[in-house]
Amino acid sequence: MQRSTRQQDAIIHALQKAARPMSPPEILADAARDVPAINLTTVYRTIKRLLEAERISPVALPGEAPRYELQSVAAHHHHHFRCDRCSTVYDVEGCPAGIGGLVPRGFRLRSHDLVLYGTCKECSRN
Amino acid sequence: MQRSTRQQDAIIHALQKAARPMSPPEILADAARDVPAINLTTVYRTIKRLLEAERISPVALPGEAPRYELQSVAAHHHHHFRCDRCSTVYDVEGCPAGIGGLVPRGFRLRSHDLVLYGTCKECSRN
DNA sequence: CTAGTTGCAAAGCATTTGCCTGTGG
DNA sequence: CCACAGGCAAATGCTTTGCAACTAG
Repeated sequence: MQRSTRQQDAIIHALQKAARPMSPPEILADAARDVPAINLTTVYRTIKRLLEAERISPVALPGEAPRYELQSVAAHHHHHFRCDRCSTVYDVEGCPAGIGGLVPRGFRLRSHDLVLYGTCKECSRN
Repeated sequence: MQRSTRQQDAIIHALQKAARPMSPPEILADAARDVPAINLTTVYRTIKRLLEAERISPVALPGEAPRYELQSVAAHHHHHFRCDRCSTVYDVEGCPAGIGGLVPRGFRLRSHDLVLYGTCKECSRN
């Protein structure tokens, strides 16, 4: 991450606009509106560089390809909602209570991931 | 799932012995002790058939390849605790309260996945 | 200039499919 | 018997890598 290029800017911009975790193909589609010639390979390589520079974080959902979000978003503890219909992943604020109570005796809890599934606002309308 | 074959029996037996979610390569390694000639393709195809017959269930953890466990284990709603040190995945009973309260207005909740991370009893000792 | 970046094509990997042989019932 | 199951090789889909051309600083 040493130079600033149009492709990199377009990728970062896509993540800023979306404000939700995006997959490489999603990033490509959005960035292509700024830089039509951009390539999927470039998206993957740029993601890798941004991860090393800790400017983005991976968002892994069970059974799905990794998505990515800006470090500024990832820094705040939050969870995710995945729409069954459109597969879009939304950020969700807050935590349920009583997670500590689930931990078996003798185990030590460090962190947790919660993923909600259902239909999003858009898809619920149709 | 119409016939009983040595390969299928070996695969089911491997899952019974392990009593924890296994990946296809893990299943292959174990089943190969009963049926040395068994092939990875057969493992994948048998998994597919067992899934359709609802005799096993997929266990997907964020960022990890899918694993499978017997339906008898998967039947009741539970979550998972993954040890940071030994990577073992434990079943956890119960659910935290107030999950519904996290859902944004207009969204409809269908289900959820919770994964706890930390150190298990064994690893906490050392 | 010149080293970091990009684009294209090819390589890797895990998983799936095609096709033909083997076998359970 | 013969349709389902298995084995091998090839195909697939997503991600990474090799390499020559491009470009930011």
